[in-house]
Amino acid sequence: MESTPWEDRLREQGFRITPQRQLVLESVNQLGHGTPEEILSSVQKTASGVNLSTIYRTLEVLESVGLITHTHIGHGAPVYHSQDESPHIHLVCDDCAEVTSIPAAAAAEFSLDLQETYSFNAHMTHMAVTGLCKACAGKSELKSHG
Amino acid sequence: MESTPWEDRLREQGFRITPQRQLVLESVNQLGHGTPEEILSSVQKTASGVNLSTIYRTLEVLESVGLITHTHIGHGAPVYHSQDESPHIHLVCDDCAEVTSIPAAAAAEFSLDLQETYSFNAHMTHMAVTGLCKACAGKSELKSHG
DNA sequence: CTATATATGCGTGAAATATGCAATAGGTAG
DNA sequence: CTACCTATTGCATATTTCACGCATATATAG
Repeated sequence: MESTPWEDRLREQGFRITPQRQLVLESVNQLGHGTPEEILSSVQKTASGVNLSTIYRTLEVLESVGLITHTHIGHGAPVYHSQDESPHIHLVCDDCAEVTSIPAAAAAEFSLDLQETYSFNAHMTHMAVTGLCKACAGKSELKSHG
Repeated sequence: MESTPWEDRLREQGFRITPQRQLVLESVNQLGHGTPEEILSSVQKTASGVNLSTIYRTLEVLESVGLITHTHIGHGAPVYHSQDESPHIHLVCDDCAEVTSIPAAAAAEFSLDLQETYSFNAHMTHMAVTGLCKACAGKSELKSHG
């Protein structure tokens, strides 16, 4: 009987393997991004009894062992995502709230500059950049022309 | 009797000049950065009767007329800052939570790249970059050597 | 100084997250 | 496979952050 890598990851740190943890991790992987509420919904499709508190505690645990990470996007709702995916930066539209992911590599130079100039070791994966998406920038432009 | 620029700014949009608004604006300018709670404390040193609701509403008003802006840094606590200051980017340490401001110009190239490659009009002023500051990066390094 | 609409203070409410505790269930030794 | 020990869960509740309704106070025009 083989253990999966994620199970080992938890065990190494003295955590137990539970269905809740498995489901939460699967949901995060499947959703790509997800807020705690969204993850709850997803988990409850399979196991309706799972409690929101468990989601929060599980997300903490999974993050502490490095299986997932989270980003704060704007106001209130943290977004969790799989560590499997290639690191990415979130572009968040202030207007329509749409979130676009771009490869972390897009900020490689910026990151290097922060390191060299400010001795700051930026975590690009955690970064959310706010602004206006193409569609919404277009809308504002129309207004200002009117 | 001259009006100050901030008073005009409010009046232009049909807002009234009140001691609360003056105090909140002064606090923000003085604090550099401040969460609503911190701003409340600061304001209450002068006027202890001011209510937290007033702080929230006043911050909204001041932001709507462009006298201040806010950034979401990590979890829950938005940070308001003066618009007088030159636009800056916040570097937030994940470990010690220290916030460093750097000129927005540091991200000029990155910003341009986002525009050209992704048609995304980034608001650098709103941007918070998380990572490790020099001191905390040093600490982790020690640990990993130990 | 007066009229009046805007602002404030206060109590209340809602949303998101944390916590204490008893019950449940992994994991391990035998 | 069984029993035991402790991590984990579910539930109820507390906390934190922010929004809202309404009566009162106050800034501003005339």
